[in-house]
Amino acid sequence: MSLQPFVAKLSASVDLSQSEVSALSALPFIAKTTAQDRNAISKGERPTFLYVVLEGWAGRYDVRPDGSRRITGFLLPGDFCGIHATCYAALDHGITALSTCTVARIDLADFQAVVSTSRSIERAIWQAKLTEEAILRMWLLNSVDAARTVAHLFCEIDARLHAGDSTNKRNFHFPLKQEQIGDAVGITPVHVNRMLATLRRKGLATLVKRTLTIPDVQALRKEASFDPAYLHTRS
Amino acid sequence: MSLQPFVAKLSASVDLSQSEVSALSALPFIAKTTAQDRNAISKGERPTFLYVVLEGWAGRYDVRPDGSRRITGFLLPGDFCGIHATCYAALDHGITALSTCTVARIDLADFQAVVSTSRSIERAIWQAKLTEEAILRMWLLNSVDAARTVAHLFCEIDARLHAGDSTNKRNFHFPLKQEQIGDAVGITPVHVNRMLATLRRKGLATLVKRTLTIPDVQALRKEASFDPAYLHTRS
DNA sequence: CGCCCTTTTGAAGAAAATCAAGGGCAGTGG
DNA sequence: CCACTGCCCTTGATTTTCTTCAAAAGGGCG
Repeated sequence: MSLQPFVAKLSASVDLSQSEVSALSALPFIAKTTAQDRNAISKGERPTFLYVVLEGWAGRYDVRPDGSRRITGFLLPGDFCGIHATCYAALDHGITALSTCTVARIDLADFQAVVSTSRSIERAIWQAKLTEEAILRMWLLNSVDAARTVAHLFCEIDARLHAGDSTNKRNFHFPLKQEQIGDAVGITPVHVNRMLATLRRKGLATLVKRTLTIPDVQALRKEASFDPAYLHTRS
Repeated sequence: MSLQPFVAKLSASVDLSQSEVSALSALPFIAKTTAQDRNAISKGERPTFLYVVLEGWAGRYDVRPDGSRRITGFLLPGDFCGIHATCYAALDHGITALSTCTVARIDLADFQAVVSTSRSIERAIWQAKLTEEAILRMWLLNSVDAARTVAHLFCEIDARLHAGDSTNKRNFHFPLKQEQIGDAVGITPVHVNRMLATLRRKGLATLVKRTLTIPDVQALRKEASFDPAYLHTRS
C-alpha cells in the first residue's frame, strides 16, 4: 500500500517536479482499513493527521436533528481531508466508509513540512479545496429534477474516477446502495429506485449489484447537462 | 470608506496583533460601487484582485443550462472572494450585487505580501474558506422543508451580520426580493411568498419592504433547528 | 393618472414522500 | 440440500409538497 493515489491526484492538477513527487511519496503514514458503513473519522474529532483515502470510497455525512442523514461529498481514492485541523477546533461532520475503505494517516506536521518547501504542492492543496467547493455548489445548482440529479452524480463520480479516460463506455464498481444514493441527492430510497428504473429504461445507465454500466457516457452527460469543467482536471 | 469590515471579520475568527491589524488596514485598494442586480464580478473573469465587500450584499450566482439561476452563497460586508486566482484559471460563477454594493479591489500581490508575514492572517483566510464550505454543506443538509429552509436562511444571515449581538429581537435591512430568496433556497418565488406568510402567521419573522423583523430570535432558531456553531464565530 | 415591478392569492397539475406489501438473493443453520 | 432469515430492491396506492398558470392588488415614480 502506497500514497500513489494521493500523489497522482495532486499531480493531476499541478505540475510536480521529480523531487516534489518523491518528497510526497516518502511521507510516513499508517494505513487503516475501515469496514463498510463504519465511521472512518468521527464528528467532533480534532485530528492531528491528514487523512488520505487509498482504496474504497468514503463520504462526508451530516446528520439532521431528526436523525435523517445527508451525504455532502464523496472521498474517492486520492482524496484527503483533515487540513481543517490547522485552524479549526473540530471536524463538524463525520466521515463514513461507504465501501471497505483504506485510509492513510499522515502526521500533519510532517505534511506541512513538505508543503512549506513547495509552492506547487501548496497550490495543489488549495485547488483540491476549491474543487470541493465547486462540487458543493454544483450539488446545489443541480437539485431540480431527481432523475437528472442521479445522472449527474453518476457523471461526477465517473469523471473523478476516470479523469483521463476518453472512451465512451464505462463499467465499474459502484458500492453505493440506493439508500446512500438517496442520502447524497436528497431524495428517498424509494424514489431513487424509480429514477434508476427511468435511467435504465432510457438506456443511459444500469446499476446492478454494485456495478454501474454506462453504455454511452456522452449521452448520459447530455441528459444530466454535465460539463466536467468545474472539476478542474487537466486532461 | 475603509477596509474596516474586512479587518473586523478576520479578527473575529483569529486573534490579531496591533501590527497585523494596521498592516491589513493599510492595504491600498480601490472602492467600486455596483448598482443592484448588476454583476460585481463576471463569470470567467480571472482577477488579479482580492475583492472585499465593504457595504451592501452580493451573491454568488450560478446559472443552469435552461437559464434559471441559483444563489449559492451570500457575500456580506467583510466577506471576500478572489483568492482562487492564485491557482485557478477563472472564476466559475458570477457575483451579483444584491443591493447597491461597494466592493474594494485589493491587488493580490499586495495582499499576499501581508499574508506571508503573518501565520494568524493566513489561518483567518483558511478559516473563512472553511466556513464558506460549512455553509454550503448546511444548505444541502437543510433543503428538506421549504418553510424551515427560509427560516434557516434568515437565521444564517442574522448570525453573520450580528455575530456579537446577544439580544433576542432583530429589525434590520434585508434587501432580497422574494424571487432572490427563492433563488437562494431553491424554490419558486410564489412558494417563497407562501412560506413567508406561514412564518408571519406563526409570529416568527416578518419581511416587509426590505426590512426583516424577528421578534424572538431563539424561537426562530428553534423552528429552523439553527445552531450557529457551524459558522465558527467566537462570541 | 397610468405604468411597471413586486407581492399576494387561487386553482390545477406534477413531482416526490409516505405507507405498504412482495420478491430476489445471499448467508446461516438444521 | 433445503428451509429460514435478513437485507435490499421493486412495485403499487395514496397523500403531501411544490410548481405552474393565471389574475388581481398594492406601491413607487414619471
